[in-house]
Amino acid sequence: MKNNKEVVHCIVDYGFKRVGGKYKGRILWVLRDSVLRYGELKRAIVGVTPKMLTQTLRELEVDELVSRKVYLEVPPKVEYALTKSGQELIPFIEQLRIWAKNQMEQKNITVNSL
Amino acid sequence: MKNNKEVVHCIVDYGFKRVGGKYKGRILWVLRDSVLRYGELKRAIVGVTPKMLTQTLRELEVDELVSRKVYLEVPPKVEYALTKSGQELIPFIEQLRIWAKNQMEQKNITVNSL
DNA sequence: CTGAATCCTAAGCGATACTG
DNA sequence: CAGTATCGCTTAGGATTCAG
Repeated sequence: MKNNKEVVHCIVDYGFKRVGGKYKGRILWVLRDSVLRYGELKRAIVGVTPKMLTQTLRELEVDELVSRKVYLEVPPKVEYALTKSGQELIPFIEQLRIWAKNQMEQKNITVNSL
Repeated sequence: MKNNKEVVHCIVDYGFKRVGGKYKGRILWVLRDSVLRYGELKRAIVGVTPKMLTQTLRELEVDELVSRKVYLEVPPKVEYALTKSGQELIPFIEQLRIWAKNQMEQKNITVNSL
C-alpha cells in the first residue's frame, strides 16, 4: 500500500512534480505528434525497461496527461496519446528544448547514442 | 570521488536534467526578480535543509544558471542571482506555472502551507 | 551568517524472468 | 504484444551537528 500524500509547496513545485522523473519529459515529447503503441514507445525511449515504461505511463495517466486505449484484439494492441492537458504542455517543453539546444551548442555537448 | 559521466539521451532529456531535482525549479523561480542572500533563500524555499540548499545551488552554479557573489565582510554575506542562461529559463518556468495553476484549479488542489 | 561533515533512510530505478 | 513480479542496488534526499 502506497501513501499518496504529496506535499506541494507552491505552484511551480506542483508543475515540476508532474513532469519530473527520468522519462516523463521524453515520453511526452515523442507523443507530441503521433499516437504510439507500447512497443513503439519502448523503441523510441532508448534505455527504458518495461517496468519503468509502464510505471511512468501509469503516472502520466493518473495525472491525465496521457490517455491509454486498449484494442481487444489478438495479439493485443494498446495505443498511447496525449490528452488535451498533455498537449498544452508541449509548447513549454519545446521552449525548454530550444534552451537546451543552445546550451549544448555553447558547451559542445553531444547526445549519447547508445 | 564522484563519477560525473552523465548519459544524455536527447535534447529534451538534457533540458529536464538541468532543472530536475526537488528544489531547482523553486530556487530559479524565487530568483527571477531579485538577488537573494543565502538566508533569504533558505526562508523562501520552505522545508529545504542547508545541505540540500547548498548542494542544489552548487549544481546550478556548475550549470551556470545561477551566480554566486561573496562579500568579504564579517559577518559573511553571499548573494545568489540568475545568470543570463538562468534568466532565459524563466519564461518556460512561467509557462509551466500557468499550466500548473490551471491544473490545480481544475482538480481543486491547494498548496501545502507548512 | 553561510555553510561543511556525517550518518542514515527512502524511493527511484535497473535487471531479469515470467504471463495472458 | 503488452505488460507483471521480484529482487536488489544506487543515490537523492533528510536529520543533525559542527565550524570559520
